[in-house]
Amino acid sequence: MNARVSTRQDTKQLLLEAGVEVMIEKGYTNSGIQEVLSKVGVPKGSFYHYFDSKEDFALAIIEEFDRDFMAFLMPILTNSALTPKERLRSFCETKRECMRAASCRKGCLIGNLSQEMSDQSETLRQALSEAMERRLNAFTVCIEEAQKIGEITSSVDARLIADLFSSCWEGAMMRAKTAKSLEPLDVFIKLMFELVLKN
Amino acid sequence: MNARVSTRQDTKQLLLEAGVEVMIEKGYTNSGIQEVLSKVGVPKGSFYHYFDSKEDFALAIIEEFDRDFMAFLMPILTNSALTPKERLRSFCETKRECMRAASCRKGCLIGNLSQEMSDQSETLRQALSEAMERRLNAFTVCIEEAQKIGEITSSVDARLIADLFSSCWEGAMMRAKTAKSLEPLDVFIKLMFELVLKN
DNA sequence: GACCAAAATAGACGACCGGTCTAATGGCAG
DNA sequence: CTGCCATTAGACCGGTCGTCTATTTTGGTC
Repeated sequence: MNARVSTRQDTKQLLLEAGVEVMIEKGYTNSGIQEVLSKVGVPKGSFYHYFDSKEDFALAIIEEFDRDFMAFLMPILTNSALTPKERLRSFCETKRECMRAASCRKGCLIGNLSQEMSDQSETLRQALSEAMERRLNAFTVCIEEAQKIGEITSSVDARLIADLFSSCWEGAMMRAKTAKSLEPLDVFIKLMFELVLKN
Repeated sequence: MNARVSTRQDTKQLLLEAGVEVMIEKGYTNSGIQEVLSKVGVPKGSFYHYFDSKEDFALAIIEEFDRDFMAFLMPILTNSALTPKERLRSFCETKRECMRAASCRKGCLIGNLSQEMSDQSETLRQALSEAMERRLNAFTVCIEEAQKIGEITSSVDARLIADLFSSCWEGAMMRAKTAKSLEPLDVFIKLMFELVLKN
């Protein structure tokens, strides 16, 4: 029987999922292991059986979140029913809807932890940087395709446009969270497509 | 003699300045009152004479930082030796130089605390939101002037352009911090002026 | 100059919490 | 039954915030 084994993996997975929830709301420092453990009914002692430290836990959480995010992003950016530019818009509007549903709270785990932890933990900084890089690459490919069919100007390298797009996106999320308003996101979507993502 | 009075004000001011230093590096939760006190050699008992709580202290720190930032920003944005658009570029490049000098650490206190505290403290959230609003207004005025003389397109409302500019700026700062590279800032400056702030 | 109320300083203290670690438990295989 | 390992349990340490009382300094008044 491997019921035990599967239980163990479930426990670890449960901790990760609860960890994502807690950390996206409270950040790293303000999140307590205890709170995560209470959420899933696992005693404190068990935690360090699955993870070496809080930092190690956060690392796993970042990877978990990144995996989920890419699994959400890629189908949208490769949806052949839409043109490349429409895919980008689809991504923006889907995420905007998420933000609305969350009342402009939480935002993006990667962005949140970046601001808080980049100067505190080199390990986490690298993981966060890599996650951002992966997103940037995905956007770059999509923008390249858009350039090929003339949907977006080819006067600027696709990677640079993707870079600007990423910066703006993260910044707009942050401002939406702070202002508790969707306006920064809406302005971003409107102007980004009107002034930048055009031919 | 009012040496005492001036000493008192100095003490409070000293605490604020040290507080800005600590919080911009470590964020809110990870900053300790004790660390700030040690920095300026003030005993703990005094702290709670000047501030009601850590949150109250943070509020004063935000106001202090915002005051300093506006005092830095306004002369640049009203420098009549430059055209409005050149002023915006001057701001970007001055700040880019700050970031380089700081090895891409710290970033912007307002942005840092926004990500960390918007969902944790309504009081701080409002203060941060107001600080952002002040910046937005300053940029809006400058962009309006640029539109008047045809340096920037008038096809889009100045406030919206300022909004996008703010989002991008904050996002680029965040990404620079995470990537420990000036590239996001450089890309932002290049493309923002090439694709958005043009006539 | 002497005095006093108020302001400011000093730092010990309590209560609490997070992260770590060691010891005990329990289930399962051989 | 026995040994082993995953898991559980909670004690422990260090550090935090915020309070508290005692002491010193100040500014104004007589």
